[in-house]
Amino acid sequence: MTAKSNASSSSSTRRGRKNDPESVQADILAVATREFSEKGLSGARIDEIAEKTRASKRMIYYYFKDKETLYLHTLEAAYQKVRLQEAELQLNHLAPLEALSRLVRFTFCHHAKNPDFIRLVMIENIHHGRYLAQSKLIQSLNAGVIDALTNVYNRGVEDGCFREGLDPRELHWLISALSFFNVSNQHTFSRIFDWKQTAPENQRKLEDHVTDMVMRYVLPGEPAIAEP
Amino acid sequence: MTAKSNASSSSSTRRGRKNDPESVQADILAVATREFSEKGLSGARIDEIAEKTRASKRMIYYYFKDKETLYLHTLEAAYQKVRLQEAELQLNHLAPLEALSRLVRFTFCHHAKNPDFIRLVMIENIHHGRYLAQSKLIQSLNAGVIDALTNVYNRGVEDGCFREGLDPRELHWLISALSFFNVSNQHTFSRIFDWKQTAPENQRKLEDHVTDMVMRYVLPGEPAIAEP
DNA sequence: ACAACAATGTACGAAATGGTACGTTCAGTC
DNA sequence: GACTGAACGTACCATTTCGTACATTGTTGT
Repeated sequence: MTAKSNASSSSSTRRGRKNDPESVQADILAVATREFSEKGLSGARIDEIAEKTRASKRMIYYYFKDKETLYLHTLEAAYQKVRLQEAELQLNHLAPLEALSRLVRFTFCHHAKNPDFIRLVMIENIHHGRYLAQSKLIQSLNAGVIDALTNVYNRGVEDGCFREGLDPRELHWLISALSFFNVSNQHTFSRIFDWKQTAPENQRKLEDHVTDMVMRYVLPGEPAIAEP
Repeated sequence: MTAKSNASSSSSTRRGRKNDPESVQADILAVATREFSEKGLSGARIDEIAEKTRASKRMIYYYFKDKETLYLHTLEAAYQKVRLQEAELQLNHLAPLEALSRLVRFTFCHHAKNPDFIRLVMIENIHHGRYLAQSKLIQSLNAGVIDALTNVYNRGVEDGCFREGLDPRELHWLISALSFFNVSNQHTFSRIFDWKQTAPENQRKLEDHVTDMVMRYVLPGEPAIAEP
């Protein structure tokens, strides 16, 4: 928002210069991401962010108006990074079964490797998604995810390897839920049930189970609902 | 911890009295629950809790030593309330299939009806489960949950209606994940995918899908994992 | 009735914290 | 080389916020 950047000179040209606004902004954003994801919007301290930055507190307010605006920028940057990685997945040339299982495994692993992102989303939910709602950027970034999944699912239904009648959005919901919870609740779950959930072997097991669960869900077969 | 209660007189006896420590404590705890679950540990303000209470700020520090201690007490109270409700579920006299689906539906609905609890657990996870780890009470409360599920699962395996080789803890993990995510991420998910997730009809659908998904997972049949 | 202790109200202190005023340096332009 | 606006540093202000000191009232045992 307030971030003004002279597009005339790239960061590589900046070598040897004293002023390097772009890298200062990037630095602030990186530190802010760690701080906000670790302590939340109200828990993070601008002074502490400033200390851990090459820049000074003055610069934070110079480039990012507010504490809240800074937080919004970190949220946007985090989503952007995720969607960039997702875009690298080429599912179209894979058979539906394999494409889906690959998508599930990718999502599971990606979330596991990016706890900062997960925590920011948790924090944003604590704030009722108030800041996300202000961001046109994030809204636009996420359309593609459902499209890709819809494509895979429709191909699978045509092939007869997936059952009909599922909503791709709900399918995405299921995949997200399992992958997200694995990171978001690891602390309470591990402690309560005395289970080293983050141990590599258990993570592998969970990844298999989650993939298995999603596959079992989309495979053809009778529903097994026992009415309440 | 600092909560001193004269067990000599019950709250019903307190009618007409000016001093009513037990109800004051309960009131503080109720307000604190709302505040902490809404704004988190660092976001909640002791002054604001005090204002919304019948009591004064002085009383908060009198009965609950700290802000952190107060938070821990609300967390404990929240878990206690949940486990009490869970204990009312009598699954032993039901057939395994029905018992499991009932447990899933109960968990899903319970979480949906108690967002305060979910948010407190989210917040606690943001704090790496640091406070939960201090509480002997919460640790002891949660043993029973797995026991009940283990019982149902083992009966199902004997009957042949469940497949073998599943870990009840992991099964509980799956049920929790889906039910928890439904509440914890409703804001970001709804906004990003423009989907009224909390609408009653969609909640009914999700409840069915979640139940269906769990049942499909435990039902006998070949695994469907496509190796990565 | 009267200690003794529990329960509560009021006002205040000290530190933390978000944000800004003001001044200085850097870098491109004429 | 002077000028201009962007980039940056330092010191500071105003408020918020946790926590406490001190005084007061209620309650119970003897």
